Amino acid sequence: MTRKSGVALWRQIADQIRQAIGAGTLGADGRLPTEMALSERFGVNRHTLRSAIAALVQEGVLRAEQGRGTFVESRQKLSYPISARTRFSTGLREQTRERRSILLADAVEAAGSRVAEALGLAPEAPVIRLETLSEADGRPVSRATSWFDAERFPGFAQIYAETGSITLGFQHFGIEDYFRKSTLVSARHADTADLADLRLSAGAIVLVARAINIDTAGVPVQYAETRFVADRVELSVSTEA
Amino acid sequence: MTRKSGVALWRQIADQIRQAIGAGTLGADGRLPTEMALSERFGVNRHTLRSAIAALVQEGVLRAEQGRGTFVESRQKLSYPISARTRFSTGLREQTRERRSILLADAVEAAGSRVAEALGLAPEAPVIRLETLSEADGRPVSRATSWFDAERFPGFAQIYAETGSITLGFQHFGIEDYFRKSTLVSARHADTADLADLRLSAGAIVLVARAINIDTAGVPVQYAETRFVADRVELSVSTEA
DNA sequence: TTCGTTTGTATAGAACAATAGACAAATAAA
DNA sequence: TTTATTTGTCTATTGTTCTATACAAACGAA
Repeated sequence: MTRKSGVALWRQIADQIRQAIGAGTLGADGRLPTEMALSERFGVNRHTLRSAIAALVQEGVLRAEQGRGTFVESRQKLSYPISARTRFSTGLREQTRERRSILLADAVEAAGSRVAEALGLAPEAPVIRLETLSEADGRPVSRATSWFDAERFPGFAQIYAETGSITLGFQHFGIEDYFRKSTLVSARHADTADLADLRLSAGAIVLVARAINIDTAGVPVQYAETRFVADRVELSVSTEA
Repeated sequence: MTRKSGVALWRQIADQIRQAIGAGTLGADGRLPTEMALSERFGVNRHTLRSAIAALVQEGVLRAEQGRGTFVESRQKLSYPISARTRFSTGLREQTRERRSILLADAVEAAGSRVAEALGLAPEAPVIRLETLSEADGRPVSRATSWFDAERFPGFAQIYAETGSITLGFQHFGIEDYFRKSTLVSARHADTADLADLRLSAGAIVLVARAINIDTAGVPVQYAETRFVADRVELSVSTEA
């Protein structure tokens, strides 16, 4: 616990508890130690610890019952596979009951330098941008921004809005299969807009995956920047020959 | 900017500036806007903004000169490749002038459940644990904890301490080549010990890679949990067929 | 019921964060 | 040299966070 670091003690403790629950080192039996025990373990006042618990209750990680104790509401981390055939829906099929993706917004715009380079287009070429939110079992998992060549895929947004599936969108344009070429993974604090969409509290961490998908001919068809909730998802990379 | 969120405004601003510098959207010319301009942009008092800058100066990201302005000290993010042949030294060779790894501590202990499973050993089997720190161009890049089968690799720590290389350590035991089997990537706030080793300030984010390396016969030889400084490194995953 | 345990609420003081205004010190340009 | 610009220091005030103590309310077991 670091004091006067710009991060309140209660928030540092909330982060540690959330992480320990994910790692299974705390509340593995579904029940948290008492407030007294935890406040002693962290070396803080009971009220400070209560602030941490309150934040986690707000997030839906814990549930507190007067007179009984504090309980773990959701534990398991999802493992999102990254491979040549990465798909949102199939990747989480066995770990979740229900998955869905929602189109938040779409636009046609001129490609920025990063997007143009990733898609192999001329700078300022027209591209379709999709803002999407993916949920699993009713809880937000990731928030993505995707770009597509507007000349090759006119009306992609419309089709995606109806089907909720990138794969089906591509099929409409005669692309039966596509592959993940490369993925850059970084991490940062969620920005204000993502905090709201992903229903997180300030200071939450997102894993950022910047990915390029290609068709069977090796031509880039999609560039996407996906922000995963770091507390709910880990990325699984398989590099076996 | 979120107030009373448990994260001080100056720290939120420091995080944003650090990130904007990494993305090239701020200080691309090596020079930061004035304190007045920045405090207006973020909608805070100049003193609050100064706290953010002071933190970044402390981290070595910025350099402030009285009467002249504030300047960017280090910008470029390192791109750490994750593939079947992941090696620390070779992976960063073209992006850095100088790289080194330091052995901080080592021990022989009984394998925990996660380690035993990863290495394919019996629970409580004896394993060697290495605590290492990797630097590039004099700045800490990652902090790793590695485990090896103590029966197969007796004295591995000693050899690593002398050579600073995992690859050379394996060669000593007749392993000419080894491969990355799988990598699990997650992100979290750095814990207190890592903050000190990696010379970070509180609230810093680390990318956590949990990796299994195998020999040419497919037998696991190393399990490692590496914490990368998220502001200085991104992971590059290539999944092309 | 009675008792011990546990979470919930209230109040007050000390430490830290954020705002405000004023001025000093260094730099660069007129 | 003079002036404008920019970072550095100081003091004061207000709001948030943390600590300390006390007691209420709900639960479960004796």
